[in-house]
Order: sequence, then structure tokens, then C-alpha cells
Amino acid sequence: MTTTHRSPALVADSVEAAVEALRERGLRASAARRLVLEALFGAEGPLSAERLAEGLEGRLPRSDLASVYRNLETLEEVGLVRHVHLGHGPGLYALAAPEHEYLVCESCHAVRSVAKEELDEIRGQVLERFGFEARFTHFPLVGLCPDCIEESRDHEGGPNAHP
Amino acid sequence: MTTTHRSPALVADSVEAAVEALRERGLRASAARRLVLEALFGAEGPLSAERLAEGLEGRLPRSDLASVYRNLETLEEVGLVRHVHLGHGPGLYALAAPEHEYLVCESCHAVRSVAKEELDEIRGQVLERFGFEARFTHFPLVGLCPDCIEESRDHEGGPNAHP
DNA sequence: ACGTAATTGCGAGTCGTTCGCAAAAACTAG
DNA sequence: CTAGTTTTTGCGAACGACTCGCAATTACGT
Repeated sequence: MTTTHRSPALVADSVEAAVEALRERGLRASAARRLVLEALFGAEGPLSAERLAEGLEGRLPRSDLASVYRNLETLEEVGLVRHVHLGHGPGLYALAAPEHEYLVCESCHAVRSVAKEELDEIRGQVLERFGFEARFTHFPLVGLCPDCIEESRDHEGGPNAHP
Repeated sequence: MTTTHRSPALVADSVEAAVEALRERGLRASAARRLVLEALFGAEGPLSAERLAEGLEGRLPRSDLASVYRNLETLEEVGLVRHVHLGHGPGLYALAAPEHEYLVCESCHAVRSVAKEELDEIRGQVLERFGFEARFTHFPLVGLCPDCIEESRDHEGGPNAHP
């Protein structure tokens, strides 16, 4: 997770296609490499390196954690993989996919992922007001989710508010 | 930095006022405690626990890192202190102040802090679209700052774009 | 000044991640 | 297929940012 300059995303649609992309850059298709690729292709959401190394609860052979990290890093350099930091806890990795961004609830840690375009209007506002181009792909937009807003409304002040 | 439920901010305007607030809660005004308070009152921006413990490059006596963390935690529970996670690197602590939020550049790591109200319109948009109440106080809004937008525009494609 | 609970300082431990390095693959050339 | 060259692996150790246990202090109420 070294702060490497973000390379353009490279969306592969199969392990073999990804391996091909690696070969084109003079990288080798080692077993360990294929393994993390397979895991990511079979995954629902983003995964921690730890879980990858552990073989996804037995669904794949386990491998060395340091190697998993190294492979994730090189796959990320190639553009095949991206990672997010959803709050505390380990970084989470996923295949590069048509861009989406994350919203995370600070209170219950619920994660919602939305298509990039859904945030474009907000991005426009931020750009206009601050000159910043907001990106919620690597670090999410953090806040309170609907449920937790409601919950905090319930508790706020409690029975003795404004006595 | 345990995930403690955020207590309401308590803005003190001097070390003594802060100490008073501690006393009211049955907490003691130890030397170590005063020290971090003094450091924070004299600080420009948010500081890491490490820097606090090291005595701010000799401007204050150095103290024990674990105690600094514990004190920051209790001060935060009281509401006198807040911390932010500006990207990778350690959490940064500051006195609770009239609310402001952070924008951080993912590329050059520049930090801009803005008054809460400046983000209210954007917050409104996010709430409307996603039901999330965005908060950029604990985790910042991450993106590209004006300079880095321009820089990326310059390099994009380069001399051989669309050959 | 005394007793007692809050705090400190220290060392050790944890979690997430990175590094060094020799041994083991992978690709390439012959 | 065999060697040679380079990449990659697997292991253990190290690192940064914290957190914890615990005996020794210290702050405060009386």
C-alpha cells in the first residue's frame, strides 16, 4: 500500500485476461499471483489481504501474507486492482471495475457503494465551491447513514430534553 | 483512539478553563494532562501524539507516549479535544473548536480546513440523494486540490496524446 | 498530613504492513 | 529438455501507530 502514483484502471474480465496483461508488462504468472487474482474474481466485495492470505475460509489454498501484499501492490500498479480504506481496520482490495465510490457510516460502519455518476453532481458542487475534485474511491465519504440519523434523533436530548 | 461514542464538543478558551472542566467531572489535573493541554493551546494545527510526547521539538518537556494517548482519549471523551485522520499516517489531535471540516488532497496531501457551514449545501445534497449526513470532521473529504488538478491536466496524454 | 482513587511510566503486546534475504519458481535461449 | 537469468516466494524480523497490564506515583478530599 505504498503511496504509488495511481495508474490508470485496467479492467480485465477473467483471470486469463489479467494474466495476459501481466505478461505484457514482463511480469510473471506465478501460482501465488493467480491465487489472489482468482480470489478477487470470485469475490463479492472488497477483501483484506489477511483474508486473501487465509484462503478465504478454506475456499482457496492459503498463502503467505507478505506475498499477498506484494502481489496486491503490483496488481495495483498494473491497474488491475484498487484498494479502499473504509474507516479503521485493514485496507480492502478489489478488482478494478467500472468506477464506483463508497459511502461509509461512521456510527454503524455500514458501507454503501454507488456508481461514480451518482456523485457527479455533488462533485460538481465541491469543485465549484472549493476547486477540489472529490474522489470517494480510495477514501470514502464518511457520515451517518439513514438508520443512524434516525437513531440519533431518537436519543437526542432523551425524555428530558429542554426541561 | 478507541471507537468511543462522540461526546459533544466543549470549547475551552484557556488551559485553566479546560482544567476546570476536567475537575467538574472528577478528573485530575496532572502535570502530564496539563502538558498536552498546553501544547494543544499553543498549536497551529492538529498534532500527532508522537509529536506531543516528544515535547514539540523541545518547546515543552517530553512525556510518555502511552500517557499522551490516554490523556488525549480522556480529553476527547470530555469533549475538549477532537482528532482527524488525514490520509495515512498517525491521527492528529486538536482542541475542540467551533466546528470545521477538512479537505485533503490525495496527491500532494495539502490540507484545507473550512467552516462547517461552508459545506452545508453539499451536505444537503448528499442527504437528499443518499440519506447520508456527511461529516468531514473525523475523516476528511478527499480529492484533488486545484494545483494537482492543473498538474494532472498538464501531464495528461502528454506530447503524444492521440498519436 | 493521610488515605485512597486516579494517573503515570515502563515494558510488552497487537494489528496492519513492509523489508531483507536465501531458496524456489518462471520464463528464455540454446 | 537443459541451463541460465530474473522474478517471485516464504520466512522471519522490523516497523508505525497504538493499546494494555501493572506496580509506583501523585492529586485531591478530609
